[in-house]
Amino acid sequence: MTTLKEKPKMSESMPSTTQRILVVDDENSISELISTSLRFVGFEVRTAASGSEALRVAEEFKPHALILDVMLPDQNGFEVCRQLRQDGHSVGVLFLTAKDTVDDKIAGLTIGGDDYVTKPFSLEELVARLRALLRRIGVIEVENDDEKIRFADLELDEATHEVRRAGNLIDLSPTEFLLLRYLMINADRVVSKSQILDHVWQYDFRGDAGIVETYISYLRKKIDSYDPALIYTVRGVGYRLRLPARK
Amino acid sequence: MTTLKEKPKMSESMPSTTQRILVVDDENSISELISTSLRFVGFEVRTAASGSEALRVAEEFKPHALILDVMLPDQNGFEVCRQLRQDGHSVGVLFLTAKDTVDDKIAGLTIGGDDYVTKPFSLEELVARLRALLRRIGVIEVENDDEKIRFADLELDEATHEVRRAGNLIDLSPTEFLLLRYLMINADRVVSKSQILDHVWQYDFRGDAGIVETYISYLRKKIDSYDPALIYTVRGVGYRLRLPARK
DNA sequence: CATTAACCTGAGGTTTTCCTGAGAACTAGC
DNA sequence: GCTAGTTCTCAGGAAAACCTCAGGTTAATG
Repeated sequence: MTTLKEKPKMSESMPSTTQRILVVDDENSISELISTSLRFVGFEVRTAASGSEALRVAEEFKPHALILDVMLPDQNGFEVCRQLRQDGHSVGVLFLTAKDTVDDKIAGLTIGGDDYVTKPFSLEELVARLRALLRRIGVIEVENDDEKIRFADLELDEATHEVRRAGNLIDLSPTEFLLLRYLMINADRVVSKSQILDHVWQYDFRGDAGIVETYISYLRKKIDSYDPALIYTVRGVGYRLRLPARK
Repeated sequence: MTTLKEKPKMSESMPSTTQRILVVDDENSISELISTSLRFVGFEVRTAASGSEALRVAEEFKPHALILDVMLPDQNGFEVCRQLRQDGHSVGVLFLTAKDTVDDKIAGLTIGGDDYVTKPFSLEELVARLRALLRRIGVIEVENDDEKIRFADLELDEATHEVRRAGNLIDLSPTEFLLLRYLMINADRVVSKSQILDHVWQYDFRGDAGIVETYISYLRKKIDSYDPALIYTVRGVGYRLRLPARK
């Protein structure tokens, strides 16, 4: 996969050299899901299905970061991480963990710039976390180092999770935040409800697209109580974040 | 379905090298319908009737994109897609799914550059979606990356679904949008009502061609309220989008 | 110029899509 | 384990879109 077309707005986050990400998970469907997504947003991706394979691939691929399941067939993710670092690789790690894994165990192990995401995750969140991680460990060099997305008088800060409209702080729930983020990244383009569902909701969500309508409704109440409204419905197609039509 | 009689005169969207599309569907009528249409608009097409055949053909055909039914005799479309990608093919996939499959099976279909279209579809929509997909995954490299079709002072934007006449925003329903799009693609050429029916309406539409008249009427009210009128009736033949005859 | 076929368009009924409020189920933090 | 916030389902209502039909208009034809 070559160029990315989805995010022309995020010029600053496009690095000069493509970042290499190694995805390690024994569930094939998961590593496919992740790698497809990452490739699409412009990363170079390799996958591995076990700890030993991961170490082998890392040797020659020299990834900037790993997305690493903690539960692997041969050894656990932390062990893989330890060995990698021992071999002198300075690499960021985004751990994948099951929801019910004991948190304190993880917390202790995600030292340095590392982070973790619980399964099932949403793609939006995974990518956002990965970007944040790369930024922290200095792989992405940003000239203006504020991690903000802007559209019109909307401002969304990835680092602080703050959202402002015309300067006013707006309190959003996690899902609302992700949804708005997705709309802002795709500002001015129509995104369908299924696209939204696939990117914003957890990958195992089995409900129907009606929930998107509900959350759009929530968002409108919070961010479109200001003038002008920014969230438009394109009937039969999806939603679109845009400035009022120039008539 | 009547025969296609037009010439591919789609100047800008004709790439230097022809794009290869693999159509995978076990219903012969469907894959015939699609492949005929795609060939006609300038793609190179192969077909396969099963997942295993698809993988075999893909191996040597190396398609830029797949049109892939999710319901296949041997294995489902996701599996085919997964295997293809695992083998390192970077290929876009446009899934075909039954309308009522929408609920739980659809999940994950729009990740990466992928997309899906529900059966029964309209050919116009299918081709438009396919083009959008190829653009997203970077197969079609466009110099000016706005996805717009123009004719005279008419402008139709695929990404935002906006239509303007002389700069004025015009609100169209989905069907009106597809119809106008079809007329614009075939600008200056007469298209018959049955051609329109075959391309714009879903392939299982069983009504008569009278509905085309109705929708032409709707369109005229919206876009030909401006001067000059652009939609001409060619009595006994069809309709034609054109500039006024210079006398 | 009368006749006829083709076309236009308004009216109205049906279906689909969307919005939103209410409330149940779940979760996190205290 | 209680409370508040969050997530999700559901269903009623409203609006938009879709389609049929029929009467009026226009153009071709003899």
